[in-house]
Amino acid sequence: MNDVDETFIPRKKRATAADVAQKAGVSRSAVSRAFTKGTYLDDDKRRRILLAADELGYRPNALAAGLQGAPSHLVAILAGDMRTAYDAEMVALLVAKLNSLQKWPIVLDGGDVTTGDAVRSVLGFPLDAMILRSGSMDKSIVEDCAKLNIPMISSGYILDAPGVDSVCCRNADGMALAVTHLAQSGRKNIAYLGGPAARSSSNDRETGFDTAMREAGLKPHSRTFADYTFEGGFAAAEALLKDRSIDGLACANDAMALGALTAAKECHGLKIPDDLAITGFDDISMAGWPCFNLTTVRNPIEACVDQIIDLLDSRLSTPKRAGDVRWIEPNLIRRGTA
Amino acid sequence: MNDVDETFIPRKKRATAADVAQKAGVSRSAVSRAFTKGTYLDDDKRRRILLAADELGYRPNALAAGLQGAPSHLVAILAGDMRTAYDAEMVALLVAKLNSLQKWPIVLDGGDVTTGDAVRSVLGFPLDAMILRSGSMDKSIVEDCAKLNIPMISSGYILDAPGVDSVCCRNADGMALAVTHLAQSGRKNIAYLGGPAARSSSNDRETGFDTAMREAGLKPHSRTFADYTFEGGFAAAEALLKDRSIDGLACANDAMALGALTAAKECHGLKIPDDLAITGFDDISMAGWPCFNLTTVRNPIEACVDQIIDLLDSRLSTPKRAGDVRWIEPNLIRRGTA
DNA sequence: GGTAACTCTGCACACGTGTTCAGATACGCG
DNA sequence: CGCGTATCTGAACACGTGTGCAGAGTTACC
Repeated sequence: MNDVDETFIPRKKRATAADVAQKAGVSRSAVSRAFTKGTYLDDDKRRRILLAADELGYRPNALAAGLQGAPSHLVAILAGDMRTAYDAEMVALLVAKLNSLQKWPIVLDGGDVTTGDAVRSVLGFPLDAMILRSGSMDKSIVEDCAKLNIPMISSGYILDAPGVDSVCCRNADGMALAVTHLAQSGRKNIAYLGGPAARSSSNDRETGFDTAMREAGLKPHSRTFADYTFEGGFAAAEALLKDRSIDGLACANDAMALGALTAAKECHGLKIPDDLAITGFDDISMAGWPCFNLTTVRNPIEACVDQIIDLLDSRLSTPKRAGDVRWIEPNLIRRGTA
Repeated sequence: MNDVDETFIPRKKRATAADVAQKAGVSRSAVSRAFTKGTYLDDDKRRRILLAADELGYRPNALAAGLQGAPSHLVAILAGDMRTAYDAEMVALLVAKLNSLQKWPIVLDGGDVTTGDAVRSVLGFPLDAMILRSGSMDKSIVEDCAKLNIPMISSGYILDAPGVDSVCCRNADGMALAVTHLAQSGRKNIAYLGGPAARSSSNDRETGFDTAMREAGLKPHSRTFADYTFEGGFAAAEALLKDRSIDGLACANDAMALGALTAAKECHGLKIPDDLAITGFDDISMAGWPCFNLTTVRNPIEACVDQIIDLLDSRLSTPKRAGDVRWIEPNLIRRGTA
């Protein structure tokens, strides 16, 4: 007699269709049919089955159902760095929209070093799709997904591989908007604060900076690079602004712009935008807060997520089509800092 | 002849153990053994199998493997409102830690109305556990999980049900720390800015406010309630501060405190903390930014997540133990606003 | 009454895997 | 050679579900 484990919680196994069938006095097939519409089944019997199922807390095991070849409804999201505001907002919206479409996102943190292994493990599940939001990633993952016949959707940069869809903001055009605005408001000594070289968005935005400066007939004051965080922007600006000749600062994202803005005001006592004009990129929700009121380039998250969802839909209904690229148009949001 | 779908992408089915077996010239059992250690298998043969598997991009189907009764490694997270900073930071950290433990979190957005249905759908998967981070939720979900034998861990409030674990900050004590600090610095007219009544954290913090005020021999100036967001705090403070007699404001979370702080400075031109002292609750990362420098009560996310992980581990190794409660100790972070 | 159409039901299979079981082969030792 | 043991192997089963198929029962219509 084993009486050690006889605590007050029964902890029986999960109820199966067979259990429900026995309780309702029908065949197991009938139970299965009761949960699929468009099947012949006596109304009385169906009611009896659903009642029994409810009492037992039965619900069809999605794993077993998935073996039949039906879509698993599982979608992996390889998130960027969820500690940053833009990625966090993006993931939040993506999760919400996927949920409303009855897709269940498995979220992987992109900041961690072990991401490669994590992705490989998760590929053990027959995913409906894999959504990427990570500037730098292991190329082998693309091959793995292709072999496993798992559609990939890349967001934030163009992933050039057969059958892979991409959603990307016109980063160069966006940064050009900001720089042109700075130039037109009379700024002459414009510095650039860029992001990590590994992120393609950072490089594209720098290209836009160059183009717009050339067209405005200006020479860049300087280039500095940080890590896309508030703290990074703060530290970079603190050093950079010792040179008081700078009158414009174009930042590669909002987080750094907010850091730079804070450093300019708090540490250097500068009047914004009179002494220094600052622009960001992304238009995270904080940028609009009255205490910041940041002039920035809007990289519309909602549009981006909508495109991802649309590509996902389209890919699931037409698995064999070639890879598609959807461009997102940025636009300048003029607020108080430039 | 169907030549319509003959595009350049093959899109074959996912490779199975049988495919690998055929390619390597062995039995299917051998393939399975090659991926499980501690089994007898000729070294040469194992190498041949792994090679063939690699070429085919084979990896064991986690769904099929899960049918054997092995844990699925899937964990559902019913997130609160990921649009708010605290919940977003919490989910980010939780996801990262689960990943490093080889657990794969399915994230559900708690802000959506359809959450109940979403949870019910996800319960179709044989989850290892379900982690709650949602102030208000449908009681029936608890019963559903119990019937399905899925462990639940609630964070942020005590979920009183058999076998359910909880992690919770001592909210009343935390708020009392802030209020006592306000009183000791000589504030006499202290107002309270609370959160939504549906959130238990909001009620507990109000209790702490009452207790500390009584002990300090003060009468509350007023009570106002908003929705835990920056915008809500901003609007509430804008109205509230028309009464210039207020010299202290205790806010039920940081987001509202930052909104109130901004309104006080920008709209009312108040000197902080001279004219008005403001305290928050949570210590989200923004609170420490130099532009805010908010005095607040630290509700340590890392400690909370660590406890969740620990409870999860413990529950998986001892499924039948009774529900446990872990209290998190808050502490006052003195910065520039009080 | 005969036949066709429609409605309902249960058996049996397939999905892809891990594991048990019995049989096969090799090896060591008396 | 005989025997026990350690190592290897494939057939067969179980997991829980959806569904094709064939048969049974009912209704409808000529």
